[in-house]
Amino acid sequence: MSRKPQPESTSRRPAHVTLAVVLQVRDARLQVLLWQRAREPFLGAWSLPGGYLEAGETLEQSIRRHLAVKVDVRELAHLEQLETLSDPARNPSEWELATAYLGLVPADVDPEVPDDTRWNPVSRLPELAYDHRAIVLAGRDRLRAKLSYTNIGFALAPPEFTISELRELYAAALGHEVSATNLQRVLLRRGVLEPTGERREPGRTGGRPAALYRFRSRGLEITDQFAVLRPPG
Amino acid sequence: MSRKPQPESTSRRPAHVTLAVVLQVRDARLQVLLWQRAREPFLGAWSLPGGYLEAGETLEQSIRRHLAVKVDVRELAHLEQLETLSDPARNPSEWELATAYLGLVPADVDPEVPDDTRWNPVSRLPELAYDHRAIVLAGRDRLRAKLSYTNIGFALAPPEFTISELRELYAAALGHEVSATNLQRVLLRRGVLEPTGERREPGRTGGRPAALYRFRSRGLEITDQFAVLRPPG
DNA sequence: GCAAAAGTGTTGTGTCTACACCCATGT
DNA sequence: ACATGGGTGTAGACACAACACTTTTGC
Repeated sequence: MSRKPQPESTSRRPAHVTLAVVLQVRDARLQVLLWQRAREPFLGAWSLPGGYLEAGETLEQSIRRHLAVKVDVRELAHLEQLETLSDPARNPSEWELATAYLGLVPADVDPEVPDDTRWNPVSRLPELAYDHRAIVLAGRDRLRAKLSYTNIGFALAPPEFTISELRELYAAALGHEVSATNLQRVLLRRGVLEPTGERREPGRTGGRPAALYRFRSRGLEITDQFAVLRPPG
Repeated sequence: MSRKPQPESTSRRPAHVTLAVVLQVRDARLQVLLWQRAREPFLGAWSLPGGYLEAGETLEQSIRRHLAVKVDVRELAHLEQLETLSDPARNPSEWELATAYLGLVPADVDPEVPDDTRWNPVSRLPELAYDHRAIVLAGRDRLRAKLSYTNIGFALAPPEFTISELRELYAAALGHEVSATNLQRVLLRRGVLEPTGERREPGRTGGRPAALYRFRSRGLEITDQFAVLRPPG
């Protein structure tokens, strides 16, 4: 397990790791799964979970394998590639490329995470190892953009939910207030949501019972074709 | 130069190459720069230009270096990373990852390309080596999407142009007709274009002289913030 | 004058935000 | 009855497509 990093840095081929920005809305805040490094470089620093690519696997298989240790893979509702980082100086001890992924966990599951792992609000990141801070922000921005023009909310939401609950998830992920009224209309108009027919009983404080909805599809779909320069007709 | 590929395929580290989908509008069609392979595998087949990543360089530096042989780097108005391919079987002879880039060449330059290289319409691709066909289509789709919500047209257009000329570039890249009237209004409303104050003399056949425009910025900017779920206020 | 090409005016449509108002429940 | 939270109605702003019309040139 322990080998000298120096010899590798002069290898003709770079090491290749996969990393994941795993996001979940927890306590009404967008949080990211961080992992405390157990070895040099950056021993003790917080970083993104991941690890070496192995022969015979794809990058996606690799990151799923590494994440399985941290969070049950079945709980990842969405996984997509972000970018590949390649600055030769990004890792001080060896030549290493890193391919970053964005993973999303629905709000209704609370995966057991190991002791060296914790959820941390994206808005208050600690110092992160390597270039991981920029990667987290890139993942957050990708999520925010896709919330606007795809159905990617399915990966943040439980199977069934009220519009109020969904509103809270969107507000946490987007970082600004979202109106339940308009959110409902936009997502219904686009056919992203459908009512289940069920209702949720109001709390002790009363109020009209809320209708339950679900995402019509649980695979990524583009729901707002870019507005301008569409084909004529 | 010639070494046996087999020993590498069992290496603990994958080879890593960079590839580029270099696009230009030529003869009113979107075309891609293809390169005829001079060695196995896929000897003689058409493929995307690129080559091995070397120690000490970033992926972007690598693809710029490889492209410099095919097309003058100064003529690349835009370059962005597309994705990293990692199927272990994508290259039959060795374990090889490939990071694909999208490069754009303005319509007013006609780079000298070597004999083993040619421009080919994206709509009529020959059989391509590896997974390169899918990469070309991914690059085309990325360009099409960004034409709608960014100023990326600057990378297809010459420094100054008439609306008609720009219309032709957009139509070729998008693959459908574009109205000069509406294109002008959209890009002016967004502040993407500005008039130079100059006019172009009409041809022998007459017609009103066309005003010349330029892109206000020659760096990538998002000009149509995603329409929905904006912050309140 | 006439054809050709460029550019503007105008109208209609669809999407979005904002806000007022109505509905269904618990106490 | 009234407070609480959910949901609908409606009006205004804006961006866009379509198309008619005007402008400026060559012949």
